[in-house]
Amino acid sequence: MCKKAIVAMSGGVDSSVAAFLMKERGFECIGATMKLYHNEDIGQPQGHTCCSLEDVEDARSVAYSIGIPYYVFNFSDKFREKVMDRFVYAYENGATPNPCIDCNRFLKFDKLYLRAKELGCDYVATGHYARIEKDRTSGRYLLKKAIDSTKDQSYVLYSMTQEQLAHTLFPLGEYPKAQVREIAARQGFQNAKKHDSQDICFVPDGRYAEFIEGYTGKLYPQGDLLDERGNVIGRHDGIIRYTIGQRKGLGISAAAPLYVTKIDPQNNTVTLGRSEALYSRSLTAADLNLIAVDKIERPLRVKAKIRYRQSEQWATVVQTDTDKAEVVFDEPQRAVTKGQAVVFYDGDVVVGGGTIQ
RNA sequence: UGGGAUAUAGCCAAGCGGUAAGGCAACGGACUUUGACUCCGUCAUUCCGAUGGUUCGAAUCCAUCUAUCCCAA
Repeated sequence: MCKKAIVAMSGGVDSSVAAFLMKERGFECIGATMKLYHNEDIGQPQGHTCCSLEDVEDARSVAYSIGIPYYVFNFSDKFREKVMDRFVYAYENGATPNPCIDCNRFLKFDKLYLRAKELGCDYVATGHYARIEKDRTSGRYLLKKAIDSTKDQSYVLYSMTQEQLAHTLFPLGEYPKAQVREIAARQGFQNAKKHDSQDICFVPDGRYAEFIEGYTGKLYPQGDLLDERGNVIGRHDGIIRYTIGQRKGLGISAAAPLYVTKIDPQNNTVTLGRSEALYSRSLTAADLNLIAVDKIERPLRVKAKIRYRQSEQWATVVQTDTDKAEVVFDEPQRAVTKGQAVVFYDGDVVVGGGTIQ
Protein backbone atom coordinates (compact mmCIF):
# COMPACT_ATOMS: atom_id res chain seq x y z
CA MET A 1 0.00 0.00 0.00
CA CYS A 2 1.14 3.54 -0.61
CA LYS A 3 2.77 5.67 2.02
CA LYS A 4 0.95 8.53 3.60
CA ALA A 5 2.40 12.00 4.10
CA ILE A 6 1.49 15.38 5.44
CA VAL A 7 2.78 18.16 3.24
CA ALA A 8 3.42 21.46 4.97
CA MET A 9 1.94 24.07 2.65
CA SER A 10 2.65 27.72 3.36
CA GLY A 11 0.83 29.04 0.34
CA GLY A 12 4.07 29.75 -1.45
CA VAL A 13 5.39 28.30 -4.66
CA ASP A 14 7.91 25.94 -3.15
CA SER A 15 5.65 24.04 -0.81
CA SER A 16 2.95 23.94 -3.49
CA VAL A 17 5.28 22.22 -5.91
CA ALA A 18 6.48 19.97 -3.11
CA ALA A 19 2.91 18.84 -2.61
CA PHE A 20 2.51 18.26 -6.32
CA LEU A 21 5.68 16.18 -6.49
CA MET A 22 4.64 14.11 -3.50
CA LYS A 23 1.36 13.33 -5.17
CA GLU A 24 3.16 12.45 -8.40
CA ARG A 25 5.38 10.04 -6.57
CA GLY A 26 2.39 8.16 -5.38
CA PHE A 27 2.09 9.28 -1.81
CA GLU A 28 -1.26 9.62 -0.23
CA CYS A 29 -1.02 13.25 0.73
CA ILE A 30 -2.66 15.59 3.15
CA GLY A 31 -1.97 19.26 2.63
CA ALA A 32 -1.63 21.27 5.81
CA THR A 33 -1.00 24.88 6.67
CA MET A 34 0.17 25.67 10.15
CA LYS A 35 -1.59 28.67 11.60
CA LEU A 36 1.32 30.06 13.57
CA TYR A 37 0.00 33.35 14.85
CA HIS A 38 -2.87 35.71 14.51
CA ASN A 39 -2.18 38.90 12.68
CA GLU A 40 -3.59 40.94 15.54
CA ASP A 41 -0.86 39.51 17.78
CA ILE A 42 1.89 40.89 15.63
CA GLY A 43 0.28 44.22 14.93
CA GLN A 44 -0.41 43.40 11.30
CA PRO A 45 -4.06 43.98 10.49
CA GLN A 46 -3.55 42.13 7.22
CA GLY A 47 -1.00 41.51 4.61
CA HIS A 48 1.65 39.18 3.39
CA THR A 49 2.54 36.84 6.17
CA CYS A 50 3.19 33.17 5.90
CA CYS A 51 -0.22 32.17 7.18
CA SER A 52 -2.44 35.04 6.24
CA LEU A 53 -5.88 34.31 4.92
CA GLU A 54 -4.55 34.98 1.45
CA ASP A 55 -1.83 32.39 1.86
CA VAL A 56 -4.26 29.85 3.23
CA GLU A 57 -6.40 30.40 0.17
CA ASP A 58 -3.41 29.90 -2.12
CA ALA A 59 -2.53 26.67 -0.36
CA ARG A 60 -6.11 25.48 -0.40
CA SER A 61 -6.39 26.25 -4.09
CA VAL A 62 -3.29 24.23 -4.89
CA ALA A 63 -4.39 21.33 -2.71
CA TYR A 64 -7.72 21.31 -4.47
CA SER A 65 -6.18 21.41 -7.92
CA ILE A 66 -3.90 18.45 -7.26
CA GLY A 67 -6.68 16.62 -5.50
CA ILE A 68 -5.54 16.22 -1.92
CA PRO A 69 -7.34 16.97 1.31
CA TYR A 70 -6.31 20.15 3.03
CA TYR A 71 -6.32 21.24 6.63
CA VAL A 72 -5.26 24.21 8.68
CA PHE A 73 -3.73 23.41 12.05
CA ASN A 74 -3.71 25.96 14.80
CA PHE A 75 -0.22 25.85 16.26
CA SER A 76 -0.20 29.40 17.51
CA ASP A 77 0.35 28.50 21.17
CA LYS A 78 3.40 26.44 20.35
CA PHE A 79 4.71 29.05 17.96
CA ARG A 80 4.33 31.75 20.56
CA GLU A 81 6.18 29.69 23.13
CA LYS A 82 8.91 28.20 20.99
CA VAL A 83 9.56 30.83 18.38
CA MET A 84 8.31 34.29 19.31
CA ASP A 85 9.09 34.10 23.03
CA ARG A 86 12.54 32.71 22.35
CA PHE A 87 13.09 35.36 19.71
CA VAL A 88 12.29 38.11 22.20
CA TYR A 89 14.29 36.49 24.98
CA ALA A 90 17.38 36.31 22.77
CA TYR A 91 17.27 39.98 21.85
CA GLU A 92 16.63 40.99 25.45
CA ASN A 93 19.80 39.16 26.38
CA GLY A 94 22.03 40.67 23.77
CA ALA A 95 21.88 37.73 21.38
CA THR A 96 20.63 37.60 17.81
CA PRO A 97 18.20 34.74 17.21
CA ASN A 98 17.37 32.86 14.05
CA PRO A 99 13.66 32.16 14.39
CA CYS A 100 13.53 30.07 11.22
CA ILE A 101 15.69 27.47 12.88
CA ASP A 102 13.44 27.33 15.93
CA CYS A 103 10.36 27.08 13.77
CA ASN A 104 11.82 24.10 11.99
CA ARG A 105 13.01 22.48 15.19
CA PHE A 106 9.89 22.96 17.27
CA LEU A 107 7.07 23.33 14.80
CA LYS A 108 7.58 21.68 11.45
CA PHE A 109 9.54 18.65 12.56
CA ASP A 110 8.15 18.31 16.05
CA LYS A 111 4.62 19.56 16.45
CA LEU A 112 3.64 18.91 12.86
CA TYR A 113 5.41 15.54 12.85
CA LEU A 114 3.46 14.47 15.95
CA ARG A 115 0.26 15.56 14.26
CA ALA A 116 1.23 13.57 11.20
CA LYS A 117 1.68 10.47 13.30
CA GLU A 118 -1.71 11.00 14.91
CA LEU A 119 -3.21 11.11 11.46
CA GLY A 120 -1.51 7.89 10.48
CA CYS A 121 1.07 9.49 8.24
CA ASP A 122 4.52 8.08 7.71
CA TYR A 123 6.12 11.31 6.60
CA VAL A 124 6.19 15.04 6.83
CA ALA A 125 7.13 16.66 3.55
CA THR A 126 8.13 20.30 3.21
CA GLY A 127 9.32 22.66 0.49
CA HIS A 128 12.82 23.06 1.92
CA TYR A 129 15.75 22.94 -0.42
CA ALA A 130 17.82 20.14 1.11
CA ARG A 131 18.23 16.41 0.74
CA ILE A 132 18.00 13.45 3.07
CA GLU A 133 19.85 10.23 2.38
CA LYS A 134 20.41 7.08 4.33
CA ASP A 135 24.07 6.21 4.70
CA ARG A 136 24.43 2.48 4.04
CA THR A 137 27.58 1.99 6.06
CA SER A 138 26.59 3.82 9.23
CA GLY A 139 22.87 3.31 8.90
CA ARG A 140 22.36 6.99 9.74
CA TYR A 141 20.16 9.41 7.93
CA LEU A 142 22.19 12.19 6.42
CA LEU A 143 21.12 15.75 5.80
CA LYS A 144 22.69 17.10 2.62
CA LYS A 145 22.73 20.34 0.73
CA ALA A 146 20.26 20.95 -2.07
CA ILE A 147 21.27 20.46 -5.69
CA ASP A 148 20.51 24.16 -6.22
CA SER A 149 23.27 25.62 -4.08
CA THR A 150 21.85 29.12 -4.37
CA LYS A 151 18.70 28.03 -2.56
CA ASP A 152 20.19 25.52 -0.16
CA GLN A 153 18.53 25.60 3.26
CA SER A 154 20.40 22.85 5.05
CA TYR A 155 21.76 25.48 7.42
CA VAL A 156 18.36 26.08 9.03
CA LEU A 157 17.72 22.34 9.37
CA TYR A 158 20.80 21.32 11.30
CA SER A 159 18.80 20.57 14.44
CA MET A 160 16.97 17.61 12.92
CA THR A 161 17.21 14.30 14.73
CA GLN A 162 17.60 10.88 13.23
CA GLU A 163 13.97 10.08 13.92
CA GLN A 164 12.82 13.28 12.26
CA LEU A 165 15.04 12.72 9.23
CA ALA A 166 13.72 9.17 8.91
CA HIS A 167 10.22 10.54 8.56
CA THR A 168 10.83 13.65 6.53
CA LEU A 169 10.92 14.19 2.77
CA PHE A 170 12.26 17.20 0.90
CA PRO A 171 11.00 16.69 -2.64
CA LEU A 172 12.58 19.95 -3.86
CA GLY A 173 16.10 18.99 -2.88
CA GLU A 174 16.89 17.70 -6.35
CA TYR A 175 15.40 20.62 -8.24
CA PRO A 176 16.73 24.00 -9.25
CA LYS A 177 14.47 26.84 -8.21
CA ALA A 178 13.78 27.86 -11.80
CA GLN A 179 12.39 24.42 -12.52
CA VAL A 180 10.18 24.60 -9.46
CA ARG A 181 8.65 27.78 -10.81
CA GLU A 182 8.17 26.14 -14.20
CA ILE A 183 6.33 23.25 -12.63
CA ALA A 184 4.11 25.65 -10.74
CA ALA A 185 3.36 27.55 -13.92
CA ARG A 186 2.68 24.39 -15.92
CA GLN A 187 0.29 23.19 -13.25
CA GLY A 188 -1.44 26.52 -13.34
CA PHE A 189 -0.94 27.21 -9.64
CA GLN A 190 -2.26 30.64 -8.82
CA ASN A 191 0.85 31.40 -6.78
CA ALA A 192 3.30 30.46 -9.55
CA LYS A 193 4.60 33.99 -9.78
CA LYS A 194 4.34 34.84 -6.12
CA HIS A 195 7.49 36.50 -4.86
CA ASP A 196 9.88 34.54 -2.67
CA SER A 197 9.32 35.20 0.97
CA GLN A 198 11.88 37.12 2.92
CA ASP A 199 12.12 38.74 6.31
CA ILE A 200 10.90 37.01 9.43
CA CYS A 201 7.43 35.64 8.73
CA PHE A 202 5.91 37.27 11.80
CA VAL A 203 7.73 40.56 11.16
CA PRO A 204 6.83 41.08 7.53
CA ASP A 205 7.99 44.69 7.41
CA GLY A 206 11.40 43.86 8.81
CA ARG A 207 11.00 46.17 11.78
CA TYR A 208 11.67 43.53 14.37
CA ALA A 209 12.39 45.93 17.23
CA GLU A 210 8.96 47.47 16.86
CA PHE A 211 7.51 43.98 16.84
CA ILE A 212 9.25 43.13 20.11
CA GLU A 213 8.01 46.29 21.77
CA GLY A 214 4.49 45.67 20.58
CA TYR A 215 4.60 42.01 21.51
CA THR A 216 5.97 42.49 25.02
CA GLY A 217 4.45 45.87 25.74
CA LYS A 218 7.85 46.84 27.08
CA LEU A 219 10.06 49.73 26.16
CA TYR A 220 13.74 49.09 25.97
CA PRO A 221 15.62 51.96 27.56
CA GLN A 222 18.33 53.96 25.92
CA GLY A 223 21.84 53.45 27.17
CA ASP A 224 25.44 54.36 26.61
CA LEU A 225 27.33 53.74 23.43
CA LEU A 226 30.92 52.92 24.36
CA ASP A 227 34.18 52.92 22.46
CA GLU A 228 36.71 50.13 22.80
CA ARG A 229 38.25 51.77 25.85
CA GLY A 230 34.93 52.13 27.60
CA ASN A 231 34.47 55.85 27.01
CA VAL A 232 30.91 57.00 26.44
CA ILE A 233 30.59 58.24 22.87
CA GLY A 234 26.85 58.40 22.44
CA ARG A 235 23.48 56.91 23.24
CA HIS A 236 21.82 53.80 21.90
CA ASP A 237 18.09 53.38 21.37
CA GLY A 238 17.60 50.16 23.29
CA ILE A 239 19.71 47.05 23.26
CA ILE A 240 17.30 45.01 21.16
CA ARG A 241 18.04 47.14 18.12
CA TYR A 242 21.62 45.99 17.74
CA THR A 243 23.52 42.96 16.58
CA ILE A 244 27.21 42.19 16.42
CA GLY A 245 28.81 43.61 13.30
CA GLN A 246 26.05 46.14 12.71
CA ARG A 247 27.07 49.42 11.11
CA LYS A 248 23.87 51.19 10.17
CA GLY A 249 21.84 53.19 12.61
CA LEU A 250 24.57 53.92 15.12
CA GLY A 251 24.63 57.62 14.28
CA ILE A 252 28.22 58.05 15.39
CA SER A 253 30.55 59.84 13.02
CA ALA A 254 34.18 58.80 13.14
CA ALA A 255 37.22 58.61 10.92
CA ALA A 256 36.33 55.09 9.84
CA PRO A 257 33.02 53.24 9.98
CA LEU A 258 32.13 51.89 13.40
CA TYR A 259 30.50 48.55 14.08
CA VAL A 260 28.85 46.95 17.08
CA THR A 261 31.46 44.79 18.76
CA LYS A 262 29.75 43.98 22.03
CA ILE A 263 26.30 44.08 23.60
CA ASP A 264 26.09 44.08 27.38
CA PRO A 265 22.53 43.50 28.60
CA GLN A 266 23.53 43.78 32.28
CA ASN A 267 24.85 47.29 31.95
CA ASN A 268 22.62 48.18 29.02
CA THR A 269 25.60 49.25 26.94
CA VAL A 270 26.63 48.72 23.35
CA THR A 271 30.30 48.85 22.42
CA LEU A 272 31.50 50.12 19.06
CA GLY A 273 34.77 49.47 17.32
CA ARG A 274 36.48 49.36 13.99
CA SER A 275 35.99 46.56 11.54
CA GLU A 276 39.24 44.91 12.58
CA ALA A 277 37.94 44.50 16.12
CA LEU A 278 35.20 42.20 14.86
CA TYR A 279 37.31 39.19 14.03
CA SER A 280 37.66 36.14 16.22
CA ARG A 281 39.08 32.75 15.65
CA SER A 282 37.04 30.52 17.89
CA LEU A 283 33.59 30.05 19.36
CA THR A 284 31.63 27.81 21.68
CA ALA A 285 28.55 26.06 20.38
CA ALA A 286 25.73 24.92 22.65
CA ASP A 287 22.58 22.92 21.81
CA LEU A 288 24.89 20.75 19.80
CA ASN A 289 23.07 18.45 17.41
CA LEU A 290 24.99 15.89 15.43
CA ILE A 291 23.57 14.24 12.36
CA ALA A 292 26.26 12.46 10.40
CA VAL A 293 27.89 11.02 13.48
CA ASP A 294 26.74 10.09 16.96
CA LYS A 295 29.69 11.76 18.62
CA ILE A 296 32.80 13.66 17.60
CA GLU A 297 35.51 11.42 19.00
CA ARG A 298 38.52 13.46 18.02
CA PRO A 299 39.12 16.95 16.60
CA LEU A 300 37.22 17.02 13.36
CA ARG A 301 38.08 19.05 10.28
CA VAL A 302 34.96 20.61 8.84
CA LYS A 303 33.76 23.53 6.85
CA ALA A 304 31.61 25.71 9.06
CA LYS A 305 29.05 28.44 8.48
CA ILE A 306 28.31 30.98 11.18
CA ARG A 307 25.37 32.61 9.43
CA TYR A 308 22.84 31.71 6.79
CA ARG A 309 24.45 33.41 3.87
CA GLN A 310 28.14 33.01 4.25
CA SER A 311 30.71 30.91 2.48
CA GLU A 312 31.96 27.97 4.48
CA GLN A 313 35.19 28.33 6.37
CA TRP A 314 37.66 25.68 7.39
CA ALA A 315 37.56 24.89 11.08
CA THR A 316 38.32 22.24 13.63
CA VAL A 317 35.59 21.03 15.98
CA VAL A 318 36.13 19.46 19.36
CA GLN A 319 33.16 18.11 21.25
CA THR A 320 33.46 19.09 24.90
CA ASP A 321 30.19 17.75 26.27
CA THR A 322 27.13 15.93 25.02
CA ASP A 323 25.69 19.19 23.76
CA LYS A 324 28.71 21.46 23.51
CA ALA A 325 31.59 21.95 21.14
CA GLU A 326 34.54 24.26 20.62
CA VAL A 327 35.16 25.49 17.11
CA VAL A 328 38.48 26.94 16.00
CA PHE A 329 38.67 28.50 12.57
CA ASP A 330 41.71 28.47 10.34
CA GLU A 331 41.15 32.13 9.63
CA PRO A 332 39.58 34.67 12.01
CA GLN A 333 35.89 35.16 11.30
CA ARG A 334 34.05 38.44 11.18
CA ALA A 335 31.23 39.12 13.62
CA VAL A 336 30.72 35.80 15.34
CA THR A 337 27.32 36.46 16.88
CA LYS A 338 25.76 34.92 19.97
CA GLY A 339 22.43 33.33 19.15
CA GLN A 340 23.20 32.54 15.55
CA ALA A 341 23.85 28.97 14.46
CA VAL A 342 27.14 27.41 13.50
CA VAL A 343 26.70 24.49 11.12
CA PHE A 344 29.40 21.99 10.20
CA TYR A 345 29.72 20.52 6.73
CA ASP A 346 31.68 17.68 5.24
CA GLY A 347 31.25 18.35 1.56
CA ASP A 348 27.50 18.25 0.93
CA VAL A 349 26.78 16.56 4.22
CA VAL A 350 25.68 18.38 7.35
CA VAL A 351 27.74 16.95 10.17
CA GLY A 352 25.85 18.90 12.80
CA GLY A 353 25.61 22.29 14.35
CA GLY A 354 24.83 24.34 17.40
CA THR A 355 24.00 27.74 18.79
CA ILE A 356 26.84 30.22 19.15
CA GLN A 357 27.43 31.27 22.75
C1' U B 1 40.80 97.41 27.04
C1' G B 2 47.80 92.32 25.83
C1' G B 3 49.50 88.64 22.19
C1' G B 4 48.42 84.47 18.86
C1' A B 5 45.23 81.02 16.16
C1' U B 6 40.86 79.20 13.85
C1' A B 7 36.07 79.89 11.49
C1' U B 8 34.02 75.16 4.67
C1' A B 9 27.46 70.35 4.80
C1' G B 10 24.92 66.83 10.98
C1' C B 11 30.57 65.51 12.37
C1' C B 12 35.82 65.48 10.61
C1' A B 13 38.21 67.70 6.59
C1' A B 14 40.78 69.14 1.50
C1' G B 15 41.23 73.64 -0.88
C1' C B 16 46.63 78.57 -1.06
C1' G B 17 42.63 83.77 -6.92
C1' G B 18 39.61 80.62 -11.84
C1' U B 19 34.34 78.80 -10.66
C1' A B 20 33.42 73.71 -3.41
C1' A B 21 37.93 66.68 -2.86
C1' G B 22 37.34 62.85 0.50
C1' G B 23 35.83 60.19 5.02
C1' C B 24 31.95 59.44 8.79
C1' A B 25 26.79 59.93 9.65
C1' A B 26 22.03 60.12 7.17
C1' C B 27 18.64 58.79 3.26
C1' G B 28 17.15 55.65 -1.10
C1' G B 29 17.91 51.10 -3.81
C1' A B 30 20.13 46.13 -4.86
C1' C B 31 21.27 41.55 -2.48
C1' U B 32 18.59 38.12 1.23
C1' U B 33 13.14 32.57 3.71
C1' U B 34 16.92 35.30 10.39
C1' G B 35 19.44 39.78 12.26
C1' A B 36 23.72 41.84 10.00
C1' C B 37 27.71 42.70 6.49
C1' U B 38 28.43 44.18 1.41
C1' C B 39 27.37 46.75 -3.10
C1' C B 40 25.13 50.88 -5.93
C1' G B 41 23.01 55.79 -5.75
C1' U B 42 21.82 60.66 -3.30
C1' C B 43 23.72 64.33 -0.05
C1' A B 44 27.04 72.62 0.05
C1' U B 45 23.91 76.44 -7.22
C1' U B 46 20.19 82.64 -1.23
C1' C B 47 27.57 78.76 -1.97
C1' C B 48 32.65 78.34 2.21
C1' G B 49 30.95 82.76 10.26
C1' A B 50 28.99 88.15 9.01
C1' U B 51 29.58 92.81 6.38
C1' G B 52 32.26 95.64 3.10
C1' G B 53 36.52 96.10 -0.35
C1' U B 54 40.44 94.67 -4.25
C1' U B 55 39.88 91.79 -8.99
C1' C B 56 37.49 90.11 -15.47
C1' G B 57 36.92 86.49 -11.54
C1' A B 58 37.56 85.25 -4.24
C1' A B 59 36.21 79.94 0.16
C1' U B 60 41.00 81.53 -1.27
C1' C B 61 43.82 88.72 -0.94
C1' C B 62 42.49 93.26 2.39
C1' A B 63 39.45 95.73 6.35
C1' U B 64 35.90 95.60 10.12
C1' C B 65 32.66 92.80 13.11
C1' U B 66 31.15 88.18 15.55
C1' A B 67 32.26 83.40 17.73
C1' U B 68 35.58 79.82 19.60
C1' C B 69 40.39 78.19 21.25
C1' C B 70 45.50 78.98 23.18
C1' C B 71 49.29 81.93 25.73
C1' A B 72 50.15 85.98 28.93
C1' A B 73 47.73 88.92 32.80
